[in-house]
Amino acid sequence: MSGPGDTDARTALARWLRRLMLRSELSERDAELVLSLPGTFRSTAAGRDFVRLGERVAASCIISRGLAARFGQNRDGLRQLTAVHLPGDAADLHSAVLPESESALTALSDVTIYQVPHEAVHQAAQASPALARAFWRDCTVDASIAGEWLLSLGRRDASSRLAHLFCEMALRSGVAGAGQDRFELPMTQEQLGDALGLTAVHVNRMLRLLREAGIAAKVGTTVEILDWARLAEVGDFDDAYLHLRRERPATGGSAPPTPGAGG
Amino acid sequence: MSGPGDTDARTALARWLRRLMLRSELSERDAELVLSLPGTFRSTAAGRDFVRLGERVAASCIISRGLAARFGQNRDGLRQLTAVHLPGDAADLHSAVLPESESALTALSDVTIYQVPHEAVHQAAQASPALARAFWRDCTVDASIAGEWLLSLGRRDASSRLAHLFCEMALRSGVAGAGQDRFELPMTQEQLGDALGLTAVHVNRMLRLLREAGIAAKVGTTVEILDWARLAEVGDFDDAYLHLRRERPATGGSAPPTPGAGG
DNA sequence: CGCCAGATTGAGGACGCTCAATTCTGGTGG
DNA sequence: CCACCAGAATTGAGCGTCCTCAATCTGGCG
Repeated sequence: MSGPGDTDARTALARWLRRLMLRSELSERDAELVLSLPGTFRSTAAGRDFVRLGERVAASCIISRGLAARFGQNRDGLRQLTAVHLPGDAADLHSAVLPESESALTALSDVTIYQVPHEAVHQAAQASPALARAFWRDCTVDASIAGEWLLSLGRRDASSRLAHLFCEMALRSGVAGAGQDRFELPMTQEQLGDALGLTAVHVNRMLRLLREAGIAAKVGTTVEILDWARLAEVGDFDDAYLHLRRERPATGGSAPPTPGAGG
Repeated sequence: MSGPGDTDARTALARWLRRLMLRSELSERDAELVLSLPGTFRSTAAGRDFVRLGERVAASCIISRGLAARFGQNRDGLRQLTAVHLPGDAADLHSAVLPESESALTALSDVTIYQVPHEAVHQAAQASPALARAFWRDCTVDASIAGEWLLSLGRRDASSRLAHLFCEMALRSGVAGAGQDRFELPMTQEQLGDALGLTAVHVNRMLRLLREAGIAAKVGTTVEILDWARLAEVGDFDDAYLHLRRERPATGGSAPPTPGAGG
């Protein structure tokens, strides 16, 4: 269990804190409460599930390195990802208030997580109402993303779903602000299919479609965005649901997100 | 704005409180904080949207009467419901921490809601950490339901989705505990399609399928469940995600939910 | 009685799945 | 340096679920 002085822990927590502060007003004292959250590091190999179905968990996971995902399974064992989490995300902060998880967590790539005991989360929340609200808000943003995924699965076709996911992961990776046109997405086509409600075979075809249209290409674990505007167009993408900006313009338009330098 | 003495308001809030207490430990004082939440009643006709897309809301809605739903729309205006709310549900409690709603609320049937100003929600949460946690937890249960819907949309076929929705709405309506075999579901086939990611035409065919198989029938606004076991079987249903019981058995089985008296 | 929203049914077509074969890639050991 | 291997990616052919378009039917209501 890491103490307040642990540098690695503070580094991992700092990334999460930055995300929290993007969306909530937090005092210096609140920040210190977050940065000094106790916990333990744990690594998991790609493809391994680290929270099993129906398990009762006693700690929340902050992703420190790699890509993790929440998923459910149907009768036939087919998986459906319900959330993907990047470094700096709290993958299951909500388990602090609902420890009986009815979904599981899996490592999409090799992953390192920082596990904070629920007790510590509650103590921090109790010590600061503003922090309690920030935790709640963080979970709410995840719910907002889930809502957008529902829209994708229910009302968008395969190519649109894939393009939409690329847009989302690009923005969440923080590339758009930096004007970049590529980001890491260490997911196999099988895993992409599980995220999009498609088969790996069809994901492959849709990747080819985007590549041959000069819109985006996935090479190895990196996605290269060749045409931001058309990617957002195909993906029917509006970044409002990600709540990445503290204040967003009143216009409800579906403008492409801060396009990077095109070609 | 209703005051603490308003009987109708207390009645509406009491139903929500019962739901909160199902999942959290709340003191007498916490209960009174909830029951005395100020607000105003408002009615909306079936088919009308009462929170529009991108609108910034200043109050949370407790459903008092009727059926309401959250939804998103794709580029073509096709709707996808992301949540359905019954009387006693807080339809957008989360808006208290994330007022910029990127989804909208619509009245599936004639609806009466009790609108509680966000300010009041925050005051109550600030006055009682246990209550703050209960609010957070309530939102988390909604997120859990959204996760299960993702699984349905991504990995279940049309008949399974419909059967699953029937199971969920039956349990949430509180019929299973009462051993009943019918419940009100005032949704058109169009609306069911929007919930399930299907067209109204195909919903119609799936309804016929369930009816002709002697599993369930929708007559007007009521659903009659003819065979609980087979409905849960077809719907691939496990009620854990609803978190309706305070403690649930450690077995992760997919047992049908307290079947009503058959035939 | 006319009107309208919702429900019902049919026929044809498209999107995504299944099954299967093959190629590519990175890692391991001889 | 190369053979070997497993996992992943790629491609083809055929098929099934669900969609589209369209017509008809039903019940409530003015």
